[in-house]
Amino acid sequence: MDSGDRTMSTKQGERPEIIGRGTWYDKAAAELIEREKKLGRSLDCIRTESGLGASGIPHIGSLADVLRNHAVAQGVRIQGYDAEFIAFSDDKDGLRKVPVGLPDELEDWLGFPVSSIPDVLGGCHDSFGAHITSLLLEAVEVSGVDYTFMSGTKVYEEGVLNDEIVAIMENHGKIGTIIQEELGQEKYTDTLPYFAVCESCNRIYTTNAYRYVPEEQKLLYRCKGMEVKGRWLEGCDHEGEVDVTAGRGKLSWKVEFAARWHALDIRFEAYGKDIADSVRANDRICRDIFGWEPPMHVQYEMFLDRGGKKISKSAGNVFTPQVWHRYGSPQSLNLLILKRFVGTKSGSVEEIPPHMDELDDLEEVWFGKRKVKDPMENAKLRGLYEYVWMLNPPEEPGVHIPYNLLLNLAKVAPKGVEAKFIRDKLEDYGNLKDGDAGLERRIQYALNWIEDFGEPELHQVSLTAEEKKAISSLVAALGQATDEEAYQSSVFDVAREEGMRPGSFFQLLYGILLGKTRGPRFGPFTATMGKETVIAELKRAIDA
RNA sequence: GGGUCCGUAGCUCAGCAAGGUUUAGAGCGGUGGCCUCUUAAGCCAUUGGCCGAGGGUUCGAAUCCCUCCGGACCCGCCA
Repeated sequence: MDSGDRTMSTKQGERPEIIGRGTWYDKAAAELIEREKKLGRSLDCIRTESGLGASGIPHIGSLADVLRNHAVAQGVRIQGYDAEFIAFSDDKDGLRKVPVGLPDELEDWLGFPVSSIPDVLGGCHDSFGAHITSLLLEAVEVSGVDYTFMSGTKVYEEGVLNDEIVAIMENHGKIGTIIQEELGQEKYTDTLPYFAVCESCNRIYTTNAYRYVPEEQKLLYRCKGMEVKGRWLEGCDHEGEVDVTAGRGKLSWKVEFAARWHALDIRFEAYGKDIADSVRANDRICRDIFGWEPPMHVQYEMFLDRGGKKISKSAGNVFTPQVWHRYGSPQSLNLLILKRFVGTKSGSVEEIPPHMDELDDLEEVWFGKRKVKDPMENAKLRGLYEYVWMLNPPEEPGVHIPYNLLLNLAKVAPKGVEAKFIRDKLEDYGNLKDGDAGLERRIQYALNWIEDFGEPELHQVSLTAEEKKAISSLVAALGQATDEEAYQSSVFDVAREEGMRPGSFFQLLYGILLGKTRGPRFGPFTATMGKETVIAELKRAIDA
C-alpha cells in the first residue's frame, strides 16, 4: 500500500461529523452540554451570562463579552437544547473614578452605587448607571442579540441572591482563606466580603463590614473610607448595621460571581483575562461553599487599540460600538468579534473596511456564489455567517461593493450630490448589475468615513516659476474648453507646449486639487467638480 | 513573582482547538499589461515565505507537546 492510499483512506476515516454549524461556538456548546450531562444536571435550560459594566462608556470589548456568551447559548440551541442568555448589569457597583470625557460633576459621586447617581448625561434616564446600561443595550440590540436583562440593583433588592449571601457570610472565615490562597489578598481574612451602602452618606465603597451576626443575618459596618484607584475616599465615620438580605449593599466581586452563578443557575461564562484571578476564586467558592460545580469557562484576550493599549472604560478615547456603526454595518462588527474567540483583537476604525469586505465574502459563500471545496471549511464559513447574523441571515444577498472603492468615490464626490455621484459611477463600473440592496446605507458609511477621516487637502504646494507658468496656461486653456475630452486634452497640450512630461504635470495637478499624487482621470473629474471650481483652485495655487 | 496571547510574503494578517487537496493562502505593495492620448477605480498576469529557533509525538505537524528567543497584554491596589 502506498502512502497516498493510506492518506486518503485514513483521512476519510477520521473526518469527523460536523458539530452544529462547524464553528468554535458549536464546539464549545457541545462540550458544555457534555459536561452538564456528566454532572447530571438538568438540561431544561442552559444559561450563559455576561456582566455589563455600568460605570463607564461601553466599548467594543463590553459588546464582545455579550456576543461571545450569547453565541454559546445559540450553539446550545442549535443542538436541540433550550438555552437562555442573561445580560446582568453591574449597576450596584460604586463609581470608582470619573471616566475621561464625562462630566466633572461625577467627582461628587465617587463611591456611590451608579444606580443611585443622577443621570448627568442628559437626565433622560433614572440614573447614571441606567444611562450607561442603555448605551450598551442599544448596541446589543442593534447587533441582534436576544437577551434576558437583569439589573444588579434589582436582583439585590428582590433578594434573588439571599441564600448565597447568607451562606457566604456564615462561611466568611473559610472564604477569606480561599481568597488569600487564590489571590494572595489578605483583606478578607478579617473583613467581610460585603459592601453595605452607608445609611448616612449613601456611598458603597467607603464602608467596611467587620462583623456578622448570624442570628439576625445582619452585619456591622463602619464608614471608614477606602483607597480606590490610587486615591483615598474619606468615609463619614458612620457606624451602622445592615440586614444582608435587604438589598442595601452588594457582595464583593471576589464572591459575587459565585453567588450569581449559583442563584441564577449559570452554566457557562466566558471572561476576559483581566478578571481571571477573580474567576478562579469564585470557582472555588462555588465548589467549597455551595457544593456546586461552577460554570464552564473560557478565557479570552482583551481588545487592543491600534497602539496596543487596553481599551479601558475609564481611559478616554473610547472606541464604542456606536462609533463602528457609523462607518460599518452591525454585522461587520459582529464578525470582528466572533470570528476568533481567544486571540487578541484590535479594535480600531481601520478594521472596518476589511471586515465589511470579509462579510461580503462570507455572504457569497452563504448564498452559494462562491464555492468552497473543503466541506469543513465551507461549514465553518457558512456557520460564522449565521452567527454574525444571530442565526437570522437575510433571504437575499445585498449589493457587494469593495469598501475602498466606496471610499475613493466618496472622496471625489462633488458636494451636495454625493450619493447620486457614487451611484452613477458604480452603475458605470458595472457594480450594480445584481441590484442595489443596501447601497444607500453603504454609501452613507463611506461618506461618514470621509467626512470624519478624509485627508485634508494639501493647501500649500510650492510651485516653481515654470510650474506656475504651466498652470497659468492650463487655466487659460480650460477657460476655452467646454467638455471632458477638451479638459483632458488641454493638459496634454499645455504639457507639450511647456516642455513638461505629462506624467509630472498630472502629478502636480493632483497635488493641487486633491493633495495626492494620483487621482481620477482629469477630464471627467473636472467636469464633475465643475470647471470654475478647478480653475479657482489652480489660481489659488499660483498665488500661494 | 504568577498568567495569557502572538511570532506565517516587503506590510497587515488568515489558516492552528477537528493534524492529511497545504507541493502554505488572502489583501495591500512591487513589476508588466488592458480600458482610444500614462495617471483614480476596475480587470488580467506576475513577483514574493526554512510558517521565530530547536527538540518531541505521528505514517504524516504551520497545526498537538516541551524548551528557548523575541513582542504584547493581564494580574500582583481596588472593584
